[in-house]
Amino acid sequence: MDIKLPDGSVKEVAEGATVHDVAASIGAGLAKAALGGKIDGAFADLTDIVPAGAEVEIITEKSPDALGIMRHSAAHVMAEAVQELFPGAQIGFGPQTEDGFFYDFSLPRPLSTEDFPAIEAKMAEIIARDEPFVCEAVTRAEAKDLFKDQRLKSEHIDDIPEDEQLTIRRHGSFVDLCSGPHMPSAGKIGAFKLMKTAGAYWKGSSDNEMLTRIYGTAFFKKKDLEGYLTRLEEAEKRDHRKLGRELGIYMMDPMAGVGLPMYLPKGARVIRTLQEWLRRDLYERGYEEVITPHIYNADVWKTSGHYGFYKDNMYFFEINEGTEEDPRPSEYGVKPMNCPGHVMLYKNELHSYRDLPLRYFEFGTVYRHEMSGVVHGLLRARGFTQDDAHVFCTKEQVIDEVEAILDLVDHIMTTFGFEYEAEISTRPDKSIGTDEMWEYATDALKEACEKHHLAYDINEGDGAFYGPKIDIKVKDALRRTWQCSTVQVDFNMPERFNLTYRTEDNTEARPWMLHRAIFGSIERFLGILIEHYAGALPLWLAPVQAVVIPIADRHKEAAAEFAGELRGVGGRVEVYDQNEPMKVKIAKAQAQKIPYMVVMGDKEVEERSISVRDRAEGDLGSWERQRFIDLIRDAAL
RNA sequence: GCCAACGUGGCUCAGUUGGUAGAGCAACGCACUCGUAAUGCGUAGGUCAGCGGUUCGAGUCCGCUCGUUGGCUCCA
Repeated sequence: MDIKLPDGSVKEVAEGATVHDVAASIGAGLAKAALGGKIDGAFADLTDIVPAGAEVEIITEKSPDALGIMRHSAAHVMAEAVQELFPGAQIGFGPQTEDGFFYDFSLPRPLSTEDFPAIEAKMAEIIARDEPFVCEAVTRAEAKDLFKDQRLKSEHIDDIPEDEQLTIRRHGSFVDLCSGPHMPSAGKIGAFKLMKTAGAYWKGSSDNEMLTRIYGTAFFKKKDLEGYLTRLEEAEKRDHRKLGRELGIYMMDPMAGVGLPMYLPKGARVIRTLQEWLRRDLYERGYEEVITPHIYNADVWKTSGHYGFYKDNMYFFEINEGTEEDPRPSEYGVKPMNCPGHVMLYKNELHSYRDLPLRYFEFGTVYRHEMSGVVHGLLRARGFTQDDAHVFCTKEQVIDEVEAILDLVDHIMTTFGFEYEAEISTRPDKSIGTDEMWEYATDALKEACEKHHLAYDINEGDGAFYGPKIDIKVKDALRRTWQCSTVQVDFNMPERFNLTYRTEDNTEARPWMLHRAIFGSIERFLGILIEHYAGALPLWLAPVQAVVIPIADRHKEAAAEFAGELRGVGGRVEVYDQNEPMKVKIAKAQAQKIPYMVVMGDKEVEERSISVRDRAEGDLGSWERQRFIDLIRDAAL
């Protein structure tokens, strides 16, 4: 019979040939190196039989899929080890992940990292035995019987569509219901390490029991594993919570409440600089800045719908607006978003189609009572400031407006050296609005991306209940992705607040409304920037741009004078005039990641020069003072 | 909210099988007046997260609460 190879050529193989036979027929070396194959794009083990006419791609260690397959095989080996060490362990799912693999278990007792050495030792033992992974097709009855003591697997069998062929993988004493593929044998698993334990809900639903998840990772080469661990350490050093404390950016005080960061002077400077930088750009792009209250009467939230749907995540309080004798209790809510304010501003006057698009922006500080388990430094706080804007426009203007927002996103993200990707989320099951509206809005978002030459993925059914959205995910210096910018169409607010405008034919029409944020949360974006730059913020954004370091007491006056000159051109400058050796002052300035250190000693005072040190380059030697003043002036907004 | 681990001076961490807290950095004082990543000496600083229990005795053991961390779920 004939099969096809990925290069388009046709190969003849014997009837009933396996993936391994195909590999052997292409070349003996390849057969030995083969890990599995892809039959018509689907993963297959070496022992799988190839149907006539199928396209077969052989997977070797060099294939891009190989690492994932090896890691998934390692997950099987881990489950095997856990089952041997914890008799009665129930197994869940064990896929590969971006960084490694995990397996979920229901265990007879809690597990901690102290159990890892024993599990790892058992895994090493299993890998040394180098037994093959064996694939078998089974009937449902056989599967039910095989997994009769495995309640999670039994449950999963019932979830698999009736017409689907069930396959199992045997390895030593371990049997798993799994569609593969795996390595030919366990010996091909490279350097591995168990990383952490975690709780995870069965089948990802918080209504289900919580299982114990063990995360691990594996690489073909030990050197790659070590490199990965080094990268993790590097990421830890960049942790914005650690750097935020060391650099004096922000603090948290449990007395204040969970998830409420407090910004120290340096953090406040960076945030204000970011805001001012963005503000100037937004004015140029036709936005108008507004300011709205932090609290509103509950009636606003009832009108907006938040009172019904979002109450548990809001901070509500009651005050007496009457007297003690004649109480008039009144309920207020702290804003979790800025939309109602901007909508009310829109309603302040009648609008003509000539007014549109109308773009309101605000640095709006909002408070959301996030669940206790999710707060995480600046990246997920309960109080944060959105660089929020709402665009009110006609249906016809939507595409252009979205495209303008994408242009803004591009400008902001490339300034910081972030690459980014777009994701469009479409209509979820529970949603409002007509099919026509959803289709028009979703197409508009797609078209804007296309006009902007921005590739996008579709996130089916992941839109908000009130409209579709584009989410922008940025990639930082360590290639981690963060969700920042968002553009959302809102069918809800204009309806609920009965927004209108007068059309060209003097009829009344409902404006379209777009929500958008570029940073998302300014504080969160700052956290991402800290990790991206490892704390060394660019000159224009650094809270302290330069320190002037007098060598001895007699140079203090000259140092203070020069610092004053720098401040005069908008510089953010400190003088280190404490009685410490210059070396110590340099070390402290380096630790604070201050872009420039200006050394002032006898030579400089006499020559009216300065000695400049760059935080990255080191000593730059003697400079004319004006040259440095110009440098600082150019960095000012 | 759920699972697990952790919680010792401002920070980083020691503290043996339960016997009544220790270092470095930072702070403060004094000396040094210095040439590109950490000068010396001295002083002060802790109800060992909080509450309760076991014990003659608890930082060490147990329970609860709070907080932190890693995940899961969530982020309208």
